[in-house]
Amino acid sequence: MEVAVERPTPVKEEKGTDAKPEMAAIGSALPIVFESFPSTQGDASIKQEERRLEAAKAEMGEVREENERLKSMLTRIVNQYQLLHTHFLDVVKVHEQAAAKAKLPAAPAPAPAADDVEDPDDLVSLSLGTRSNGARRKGHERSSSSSGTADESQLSLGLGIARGSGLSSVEDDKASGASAPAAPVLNLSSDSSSADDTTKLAQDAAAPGTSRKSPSGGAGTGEGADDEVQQQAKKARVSMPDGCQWRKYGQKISKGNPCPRAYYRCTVAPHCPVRKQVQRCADDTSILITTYEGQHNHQLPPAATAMASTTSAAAAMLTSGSTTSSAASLAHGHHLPLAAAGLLGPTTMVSTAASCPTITLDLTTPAPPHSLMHSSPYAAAAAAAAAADYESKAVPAAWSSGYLAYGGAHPSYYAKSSPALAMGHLFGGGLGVSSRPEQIYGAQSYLQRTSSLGGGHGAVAPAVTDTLAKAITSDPSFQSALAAAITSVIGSGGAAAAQK
DNA sequence: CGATTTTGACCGGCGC
DNA sequence: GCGCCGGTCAAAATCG
Repeated sequence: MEVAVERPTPVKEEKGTDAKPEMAAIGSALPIVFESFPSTQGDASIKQEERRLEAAKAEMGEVREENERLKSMLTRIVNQYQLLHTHFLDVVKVHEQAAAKAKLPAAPAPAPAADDVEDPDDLVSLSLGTRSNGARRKGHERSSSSSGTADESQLSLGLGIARGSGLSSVEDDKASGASAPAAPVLNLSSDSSSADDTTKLAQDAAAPGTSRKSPSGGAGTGEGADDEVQQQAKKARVSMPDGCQWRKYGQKISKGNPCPRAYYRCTVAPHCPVRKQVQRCADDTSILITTYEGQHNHQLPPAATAMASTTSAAAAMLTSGSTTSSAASLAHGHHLPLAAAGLLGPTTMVSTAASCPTITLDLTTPAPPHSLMHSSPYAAAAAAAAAADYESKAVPAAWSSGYLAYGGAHPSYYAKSSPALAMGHLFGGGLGVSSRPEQIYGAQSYLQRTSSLGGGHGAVAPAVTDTLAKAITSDPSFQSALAAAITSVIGSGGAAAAQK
């Protein structure tokens, strides 16, 4: 969440504003107050000074409000962390007991480790991702996600201890540092990265003014109180939340959305064609929309892989209807990464990080190692294509993906539209709401098909997926509906998933 | 000094 | 053909 990031004041245009994150802004605000004390010299000047004083007071009031928000935010984060910690301990306990009973030789170590995790020591990581069948850890799944159908082959919602490698280690030296530490504390696994991404990108794209100087300053505000994290994040000039290195190559203010859209290019490999667009939702600036496009021509870093797993799992979860209410509620309540996929595409992930629920719509190609999900992006995309009468079109290797990063859990936002209504929209009942029915239609069809398609071998019309992604990113109504729908999924758990 | 971001300009697609 | 719009380029600025 970007509690701290979100400033009541509108975002300014970024140009030349090496704006600092809110925290910094707050800090700088105080001095202003003191500086503005009048230096009486004539009536005019006195009045002027009084005006300044008034302004300063007002500003101070704002700062106080913000401070309050930050405090409450911090409190919430702490609470969440404690809840999570408690839950984690429970999980560990259960797991140990189970292990002791079964005395499984190769049983997962003491801790319900995440797949890639070998050493359950340092970091606590929550992960939701696809797993190789062998790597699955039922006890773990059961406890954390409690998805009765956790068996659903590729899907697993994990609560584990990550160290060095694996989901949380994701980050390479650069930006990593930033999120790595974060993972253990509040941000969980890929989710944490999402959060970081969200915040950073938010600054870049939506809150240009806060773009550079403190990449994660905003993030820090949102994620909470981890100075080290923030500092390290500051060093990172490349956003690698999803495990890849991204270089910004452009920014545009698109029509219909005051928030600029940032364009990033994958720099992991020299000529990687993958692009990424990040834009805040015009309707609710706390919502960050990221759209991926292209296909990596290189091996994905662990982090990216983890991300892929996560989204894949998310897709599998919803499409398979394996999401149990307990899992959903648990994830939500405890801010564990939650994937509620299948709403819009192959992978629409809703993850609630410590403080930053994230919705991820991932239409990307499944990472080979993680392509366990039944509803591959291709399949889904193909479905969408079919729905849009694009079936006949040949499909280049290109693909597009996007994920909606819901960077803020605002009750008000949730309340905007009833979940049921939103679901209706998503699932075909809300055409009237969307200014672009065809988009809804595409998503709907896509959704319908997604759940039915087994393997993803269909051809994909890039145009279709692009359209889909754009539709989502450009239509506030749709975004709202999506968010609300996902919220409903989170809240009602399997019930919502079952609605499919 | 290299890597990255910023930002105005340019280009191509699309609708009128 | 023209203008709008989105996406990309590339020079300048900035940062570590």
